[in-house]
Parts: sequence; structure tokens; C-alpha cells
Amino acid sequence: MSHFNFIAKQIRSQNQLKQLHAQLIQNSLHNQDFWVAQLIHLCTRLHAAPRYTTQVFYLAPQPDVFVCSNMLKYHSQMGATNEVFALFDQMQEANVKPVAFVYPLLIKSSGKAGIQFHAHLLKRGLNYDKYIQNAVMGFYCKYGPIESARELFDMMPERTIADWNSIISGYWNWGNEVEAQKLFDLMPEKNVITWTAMVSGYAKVNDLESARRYFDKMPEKSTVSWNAMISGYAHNGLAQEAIELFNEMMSFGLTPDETTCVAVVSSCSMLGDPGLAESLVKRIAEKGTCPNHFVKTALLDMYAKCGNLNMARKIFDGLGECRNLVTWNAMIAAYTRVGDLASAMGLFHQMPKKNVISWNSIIAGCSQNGESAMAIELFKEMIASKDLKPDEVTMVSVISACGHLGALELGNWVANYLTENQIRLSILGCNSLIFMYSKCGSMRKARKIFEEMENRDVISYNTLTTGFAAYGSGAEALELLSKMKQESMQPDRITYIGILTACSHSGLLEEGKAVFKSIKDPDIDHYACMVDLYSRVGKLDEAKRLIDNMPMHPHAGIYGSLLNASRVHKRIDLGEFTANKLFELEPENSGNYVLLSNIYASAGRWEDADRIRGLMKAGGVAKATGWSWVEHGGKIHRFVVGDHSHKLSDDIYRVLGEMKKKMMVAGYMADKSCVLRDVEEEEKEEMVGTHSEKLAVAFALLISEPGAVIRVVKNLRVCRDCHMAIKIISHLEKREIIVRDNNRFHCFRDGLCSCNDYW
DNA sequence: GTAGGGTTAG
Repeated sequence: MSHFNFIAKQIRSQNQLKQLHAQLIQNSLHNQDFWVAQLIHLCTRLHAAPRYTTQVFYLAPQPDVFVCSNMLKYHSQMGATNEVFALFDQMQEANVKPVAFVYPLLIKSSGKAGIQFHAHLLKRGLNYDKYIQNAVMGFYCKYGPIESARELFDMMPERTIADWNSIISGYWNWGNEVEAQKLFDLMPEKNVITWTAMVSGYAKVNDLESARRYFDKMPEKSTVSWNAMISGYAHNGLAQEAIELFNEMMSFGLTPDETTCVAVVSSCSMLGDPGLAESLVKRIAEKGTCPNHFVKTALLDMYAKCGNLNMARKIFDGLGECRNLVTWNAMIAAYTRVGDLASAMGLFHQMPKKNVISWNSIIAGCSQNGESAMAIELFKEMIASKDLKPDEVTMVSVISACGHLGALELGNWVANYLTENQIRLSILGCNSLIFMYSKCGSMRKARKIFEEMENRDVISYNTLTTGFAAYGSGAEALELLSKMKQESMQPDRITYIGILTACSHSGLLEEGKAVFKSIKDPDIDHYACMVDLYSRVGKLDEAKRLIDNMPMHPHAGIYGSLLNASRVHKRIDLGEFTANKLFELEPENSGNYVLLSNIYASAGRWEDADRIRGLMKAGGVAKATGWSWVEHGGKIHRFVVGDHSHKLSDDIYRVLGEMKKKMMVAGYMADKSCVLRDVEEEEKEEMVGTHSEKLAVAFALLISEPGAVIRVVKNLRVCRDCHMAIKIISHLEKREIIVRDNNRFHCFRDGLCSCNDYW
């Protein structure tokens, strides 16, 4: 017996384990409880395969308490919760009570299922030893409700330091700073773990000053304490502070471990400085410790964020068997960051297991790289599989994708999904909803979300303001500005851009001037808004004067406003001046040529108009082809010029014909520039916006109930001709038609447009 | 056999 005992202690590999097993069989000891328990213990230590371990277990004809307990330990180490409970049932039938020491292990390794052990203990009225008590309390600290943990804590006849530490970190885990603090002060005796828990707790709630205060006050510090403080800084984006503290740690002659290394590496990635990380890893390697997968993943991420994708991929490939979810996710994010969606998608489909972050990475990746529709498809796929619940991060990406598409039906569906699945949104999430509703033209809902928010930040205000601006609701935007001041929320440069744009789109000259005057240090964008405001209200000379007197060089956008206004107000002199400035600033922009040409045309100066068109052709300035789209039944219907691919194409062109007839009857064909004049074949390319948009409007008319609000969404500027057409149709059909162009809405009612744009 | 620190998504 002692001979085998000696061998058992020496065993380091699975091969040696199997040799011992064979020797036991030879000596007919293999089915004795003592040896079976030993073998299972070794299986646990060496991470042997479940099939082999189970075989060993069944060697014992009537497994005793030790065999069973070791087997429970093995299962719980493997995360096989079902097997753990099955064995428990078996033991109950055989009337075998597990030894106390397995309970803490089982509770810890069973995750959320740990609660079943508490139930089990309660049901059997088992006496808890101090370890079991601590483990049960630790379970509630981790998974909640924290009140249950507190109850157990209060009921304890005696409390060890470990119990105090558990409940304190439990409160930190649930963000209850006050109670953690209170218990810390009450605690009769503290150790380094207690102090470290306070440091990391404060770091977790982003209160780094308090964290540092505790860190400086603690009577002794372990490496873990240093790590807590350094990673606290790193987590909160304070890379510089993290590195400084790390240097301080080194100056004390302390040895960093791998966790230190992870924090320093991630700080380096924020600073874009791989050098320090490389030297640190080298130093650790010299000590003989090879960087573990945490360090390697941090390095992977660092190289990816510093733009060295090859190095990142090399580490990823080198990790081989050690690759885990986090490494896969980091690599996917690396690809989406540089816009390589194909590679990201390839990895995503290859990965053996996915978690919420994997889905979030790929969905956000699509959303950020202009693939909004794909982002939504992936989201649908995610929720269809039902094994993972989307969280706020998922929803923010999906909501913003709906916003970018201007897809209100989808947006409503997503918002519904939020309430049905009780996904609570933070400020960030609510802001994304405001953005989405604004982009979809539903200002009522955007405002409702805003008003129902418990806390708002400056971005909440800016998002809603920008929405009002796009919708031409100047008064509402100004109201929001005074609300901001009432609530002592400091407006920033974006706020003022929104407010001025709103004034501009609703013709509020005096109000806009007053706001502009109140800006402490206006930048070029604020000047641009003012030029636009003067232009839109027809004060072109004032606009010109502002341009001449502004303290910085005007950019193309500024002249653009003036040029468009020059067309509307038929100011050939200013039009020529600004157009020539624009030809210098952005020679490739065809719009400027078209505008100047139209200015000449409207004054009957056809030769000049043709000359400019010729200039445009000679310069090879082509107009990009465009399309419009309409959302209907959760789908996006896309229209391009001359398009007959839609299945309702025949009906669409029929409606288009009816529109034409109605307009003729109403006498709208007199104007040469009217929408439905027949265009020459070669002109068609220029008219692309008009045509695709008309198809979209026709489709919208076709599918909507009489009297319903029609929503046309498009990604082009609403051209002048089409604008007129919609005005007329809204009048004739007695319908409200909402059209979105690049970033603003036009609400047509009774032949009038809500915006103050010049048409 | 109890308690403190780690990498990824917005």
C-alpha cells in the first residue's frame, strides 16, 4: 500500500497515471474505494478526460463518501454542473453523505447553479462549517441578492476576516459604495486583502482619488494591491498615471507579475507606445516566466490598436490551443477597427464558441463601417439562436444602425424588444434612442425618451437639439438651450452648432444672432452656421460681410451656403464670386458647377450656363449616381433611375404617370424647371436624384392608405424639382409626406414644406 | 478547502 502511495505522489502526467492504474489492476487493488478515490483525485489534478475519469469511478462497486466527493470535485472543476447534481442524487439514493469540504468547492465552481447547494443544505438541515458559510455567502455576494448575503453575515455566530472581506467586496460588486465603506469602518481587524478590496472597489466605481487615498494609507501592500491600483488607472483610461505608478513600484524594487504586465501593456496600447510593453515583457521573460495568455491577449490588442495588425495576427496564431473567447474577440475587433469586415466576419464564423461580446464586436463593426443593414441582420440572427441575451452594448449598435438607415419601423421594433426583454438603458443607450428617433423623423418620440430620462448628459441635449435642427424646429431647440441653462448644464461647441442650425432652418435671425454673440470662443463651424443663417433669410450681403470679417479662412461649406442662396435669390454677382472660390477649394465637386449653371439658366443666360456645364465635363467632374429608399414592412426598398427591378415596378410607374397628370391638371407644367418635364437622354444622369426620388415617392403613394402619412427616406439631398413635386402632391392628395435628405427632414402638408429651406 | 488584482465589444 505505501509503495503505491509513494508513486501516487510522484505522478505528474496522464501517462504516469495510466501506468499506476495498470499496476493497481495487476495487484487487484483497482476496485478498492481508497485507490479509486486516489485515481480520481489525480484525474482532477491532471485534467484527465471525462470518459476516462468516469470509467475509473465505476470501478468502485459501491463508491464510498471519499470516492463520491472526489468525483464531485472533478465534475465541478470541469464545469459539468449536470453531472454534479446527478451524482448528488445517486449519493442520496445510496445514503452516502458528502464530506463537508466539497461544498465550498462545488458552490464556487457551479456558477449560478450554486444556489441549488444552498437549497440542498437547508433541506437536509446540514450543519454549516465556517468554510461552507463563507462559500454560501460568497455565492450571494457574486450573484445576488446581496441582501441574502447580508442576512447570512448578520446571522453568523462568529465572523472571520475572510467573511468581512467577502461581504465588503460583495457590496462593491453590487455598486453599494456606502455599505462597503460602513462595514470597512466597523471591521475590528483588517488585513491587506481588506484594504486592496477597498482600492479596487473605488477604482471600479471610477473614483480613483478615493482609491488612491486608500492605497496610500494601507499599512502594507502586496503585489495584488499595486496591481489593483495600476489596473484601476488603466481601466479608467488614465494610462499615464498607470505607467507612473508602475515605475514607482519598480523603484521600490518590487517584482511585477503577469497581472501588472497586463495593466501596463493595456496602458501602452492607449498611449500608442509598444516600446515600454515590449521591454517589460522581455524583463519578465528573463526571469523565466513566459507570458501567459492574459498578457499575450493584451499584447495582441496593443499591437492591433497601434496599427500593427500583422504582429497582432502573429500572436493570435501563436496562441494556438490557448486561444479563448477573449483572444478571438480581440482579433475580430482588430479587423473591424481597420474596416476589414471580411476578415472579421471570417473569424466570427470560425470561432468555436461565441459570447455577447463576440456578437457585439461584429455588430458594432458593421454598424461603424456603414453596413447598417448587415448589423441588423446579425442582430436578428443573434436573437434567433436564443442562447445569448443581447445587452445594452448590443442594443446601442443596433439602435444606431436603425438611425443611420432612417428605418423607423425597425427602430420601433428594436425599442419594443428593449421593453419586452427588460433591457435597461444607461444615458448612453437613451442617447442612442434619441438619435435614432431624430434620424427617423419622429421628434415626438425622441423628445419623450429625453424627458423620461433620469439623468442626462450634454450629449443627450446635443442629440435632441440636432434632431430639432434637422426638423426645422428652431423654437424647440432654443427652448432646450434655456432648459440646459436652468439645469446648469454647460453647452459645448456641438450644442451651439445645433442651436444655430435650428435657427437657420427656421429663419430665426435675431435669435440666432443673440446666440452667436453669447458664444465665448466661436470656431469656424459656428461662423459657417451664421453664414448659412444670413443666407437663408436672404441677407446675402450680411453673409458676405461675415465671411470677409471672420478671423479664420472660410472652408467650402461656408461658400456653399452662400452659393445656394445666391441661386435662390438670383444674385448672379455673388454666385459667380462664391462659385469661383469653390472651384478652387473643391474642384471635384460637381454640385458647385450645377448650381452656377442653374443661376445663369434662371436669368436666361443660357450660353453661360452651357459654358459651365462644358467646364464640368472637361474637368471630368461626374455626378455620383444616387438612389432613394423607402422603408416598408421592415424592408428597405431601393430605387435607382430607370429601375424596373422592383416587383411592383409597373404599378410604381403607373402612379408616377398619375402624379404627372394631376400636376398638369393643376397647371404646374408652366415652369421650365418643373419636375416632370421630359429630359434629354444625356441629361438623365444629372437628374438621377430626381428620378430615383420620384420612384420612391410613387411607391410610397402606392402602398399607403389614402390619407396616411407617407414616409420617404432617402440618402440624397432632396432636389429642387422633387421638392416641388411633393409639395404639389401633398396638396392634391391631402396627405402628409415626410422626406429625409442627408441630414434633415421636410414635412410636407397642404402644399407647404415645414422647413425654411429655399425652394 | 475561505477573502483582494488581469485581456475583448459601445
